[in-house]
Amino acid sequence: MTGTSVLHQSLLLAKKQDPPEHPQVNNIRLKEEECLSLLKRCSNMEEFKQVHAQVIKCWGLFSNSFVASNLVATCALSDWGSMDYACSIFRQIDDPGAFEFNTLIRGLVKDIKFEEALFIYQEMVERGVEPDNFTYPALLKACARLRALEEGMQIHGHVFKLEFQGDLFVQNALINMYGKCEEIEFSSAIFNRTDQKSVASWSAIISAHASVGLWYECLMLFGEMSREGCWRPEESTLVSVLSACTHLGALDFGRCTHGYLLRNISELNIIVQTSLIDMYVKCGCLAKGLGLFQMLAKPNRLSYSVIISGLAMHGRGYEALRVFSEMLRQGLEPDDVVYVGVLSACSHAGLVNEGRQCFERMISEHGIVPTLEHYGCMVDLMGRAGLLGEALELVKRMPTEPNDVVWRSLLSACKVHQDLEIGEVAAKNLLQLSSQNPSDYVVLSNMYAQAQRWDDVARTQIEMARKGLKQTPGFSLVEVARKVSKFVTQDRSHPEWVNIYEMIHQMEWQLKFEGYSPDTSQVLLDVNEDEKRERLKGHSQKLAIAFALIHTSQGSPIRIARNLRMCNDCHTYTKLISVIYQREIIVRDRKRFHHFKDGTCSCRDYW
DNA sequence: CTAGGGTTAG
Repeated sequence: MTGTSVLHQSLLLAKKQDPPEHPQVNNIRLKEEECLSLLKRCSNMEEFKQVHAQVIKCWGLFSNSFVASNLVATCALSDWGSMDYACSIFRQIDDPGAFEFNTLIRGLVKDIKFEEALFIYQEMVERGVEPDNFTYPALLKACARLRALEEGMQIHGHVFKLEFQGDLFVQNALINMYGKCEEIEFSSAIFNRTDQKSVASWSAIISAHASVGLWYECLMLFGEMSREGCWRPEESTLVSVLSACTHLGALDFGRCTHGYLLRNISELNIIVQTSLIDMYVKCGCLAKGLGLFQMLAKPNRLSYSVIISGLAMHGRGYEALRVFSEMLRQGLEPDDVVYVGVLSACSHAGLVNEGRQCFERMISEHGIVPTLEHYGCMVDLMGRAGLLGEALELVKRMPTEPNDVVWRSLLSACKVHQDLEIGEVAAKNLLQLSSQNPSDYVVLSNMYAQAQRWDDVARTQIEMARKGLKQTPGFSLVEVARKVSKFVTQDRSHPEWVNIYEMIHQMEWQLKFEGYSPDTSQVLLDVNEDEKRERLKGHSQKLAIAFALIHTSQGSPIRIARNLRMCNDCHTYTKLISVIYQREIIVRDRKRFHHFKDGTCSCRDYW
């Protein structure tokens, strides 16, 4: 049925049925139904409006008849984006009932007009009309998206008063609403009370935990869900699970999830694919992530975002910039998060000029107001490159008050470049922000140690102790045979420590042939050279490598995650080990990855 | 007298 013919018919109808001389109820009824059937056959908004206009012209609006109700319903449920029109018809109904309210609210929610939906709901409450069990989930969805906890709780109150207290769909929507509003206890309480849980209930509770960053609990819940058996997780659940893997660096769990997806779902959607890419990249498998990215049919802004920040983490600055310009060529508009990726790519690869240009371009071309995070990247960029004065200037010029992250990155840059003067400025500001972060004191104290200012070292450490802060010990995690082992410096608590130290001894022999000599300059203890060398040997990363070399097969990569930056000596040492033992060694520190292969590191000694 | 519900990434 084409547009003209529906319109044509409505004109014919109008001609054929002039207002009757003696209108009868049945006659009107008939006309109503005829109008309705015409209106229902319309296939787009234009057509609908024209026919509607004809109907009004001939017979006036049947304002309180079921035609009007159906008009609202048709607009609300079609994909024509015609909610304004539906609202205007709705406003002409004198005494809207439950059906009109319900359809209008659901239409508004479907059209992402959440505020309006909640507004209509208030009107509904005032008139004493009850939403039905189909409308509560829509309202709760609106609250979830708007993070409108107060309204959400009001609706929950109404649901609570219902005799049946809402069905499973309403329960699931409540779990989700509280999750999105970061009220995880309420979410869990409702989840635990729900006896007939559906996949949606599990999805909702898992994503609730994901949205407050309880990643470990996410995986636990997922395990529980699988053990309960009857529910096969669906894509959306697994996206939350993958996100948890990403944040925990749980590569094995992530791989299993990928396998599960491949076995059970024929075509993965863009969200799952993007989550997979992010997981692989942030768990250290850049190549795998890049491979999946290249297979995307139509990458969107988020896909680009994850791959750009992934390349950044791996120190591949130029590639990140290339992908970024590819993204612009595709006509995708970058947002602030994409720019954080771009700027950190420049920072990790030491691309100072490129970074400056991007920062300018972000403001002038894309109209993005730089956030603290962007300034943080810029300070980092300048600082790493040794432009400490310029970095300090930038911090002073910032329109918003610099936070601890900004000062901290300036401080650590000062440590790398041994600039005690600016370092002290950064430290002073950092400590003024009443930092509870022990590592701030440690960095400062180490800087004093480097400058042989032992009095200041002592002073800083006393200050730290006075505040009851303890130095966070550095550790390295390594996964062997699906089990993660943790090593701290000089660790002798591992059941195999004797073997491990024997291995260290052998490694040192080989290293000496390659011309390795220990770099003790960063052992910041007031002890003699021999003692320093002894200390270096027992750094946690070396223990982890030794352990992995003993227990993994020739040629398989070694993955290590550590909580602190690695020292220069560990860096040189690991490069040599990678060539001597022909192993790829991937180390993740707090911020980025180092790929050691054939005697070089992906960071090109810039980190 | 009608229509029809939850969840997914950087």
